[in-house]
Amino acid sequence: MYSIGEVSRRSGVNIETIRYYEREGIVPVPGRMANGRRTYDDDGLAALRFVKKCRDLGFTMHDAKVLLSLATGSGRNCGEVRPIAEAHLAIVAGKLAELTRLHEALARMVAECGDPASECPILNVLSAPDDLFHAGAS
Amino acid sequence: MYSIGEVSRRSGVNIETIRYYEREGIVPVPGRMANGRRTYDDDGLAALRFVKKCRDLGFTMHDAKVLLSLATGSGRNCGEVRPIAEAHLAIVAGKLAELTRLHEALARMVAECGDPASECPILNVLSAPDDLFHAGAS
DNA sequence: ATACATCCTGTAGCGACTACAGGAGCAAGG
DNA sequence: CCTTGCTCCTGTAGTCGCTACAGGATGTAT
Repeated sequence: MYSIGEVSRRSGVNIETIRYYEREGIVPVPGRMANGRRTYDDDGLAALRFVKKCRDLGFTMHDAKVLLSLATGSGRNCGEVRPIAEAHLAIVAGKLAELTRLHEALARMVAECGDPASECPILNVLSAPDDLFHAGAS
Repeated sequence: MYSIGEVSRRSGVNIETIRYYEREGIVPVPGRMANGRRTYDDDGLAALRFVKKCRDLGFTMHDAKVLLSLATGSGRNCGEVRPIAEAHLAIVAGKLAELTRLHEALARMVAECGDPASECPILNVLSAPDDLFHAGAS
């Protein structure tokens, strides 16, 4: 049996966040000691670690909740897991593409901005009326 | 002179967001017509387009505010702009690296999750006690 | 006895919006 | 004249996923 501080250390989840997860019904409600303090067993700790991994992978809290219930349930098969993971992968792939474009655009702008005395090309791009990502300034 | 709806259409910034930017002091306060409605000139429109570009590039609202003031000011040189852009580029590069790792991990997991009847490898990875990104399940 | 760590509840704040509620003004059509 | 519908106004509350208190109770060590 662990205290909240103990599971926080062991799971890497902040104490306040653990209580927040409990309030939101993401992880099961732990037991209480005589003095009112929360007490966690190995399952409680495992649930927190599970949710942490989900969040590290970018799943929403809602997804984490569903995935945890699937993991805790009897089936543990891909049927319901895969669509959730695929949908999330699609979102991540989209964000990755967007961020890549953004990184390129920014890097190009910073590269052009050299002389600290002359009129800044970054401000010029930002002030220009045309599309950010297809404005080929050379 | 444009109405708020007009500048919203022309800048691509949501009406509610325009009012929010005004409240937060990101864009200059527009004039008002006799009936109390906001009225924007070309400079007001340009400011909104500028802020929109900043946001599209991932700059914070605070950065956008500073950059706008630098663009509107007399200098327009790289001296103050470059450090802001460089710092932001570094953040974006970091996020890009993180998201790339995440995408790889997710893609690997989804690829392994094939058979909809057998025990799901995704749940197994999430339930495992070891590191997410270095657990080479093959 | 005193200091300090840990825990408790409850509430408010972050960034960057977004979504109402509840109302006013104005034009066009019947 | 009246209704319908559009745009606009202010003000407040909700979103997501935490994080940071305030203000207090309890536990442990010296």
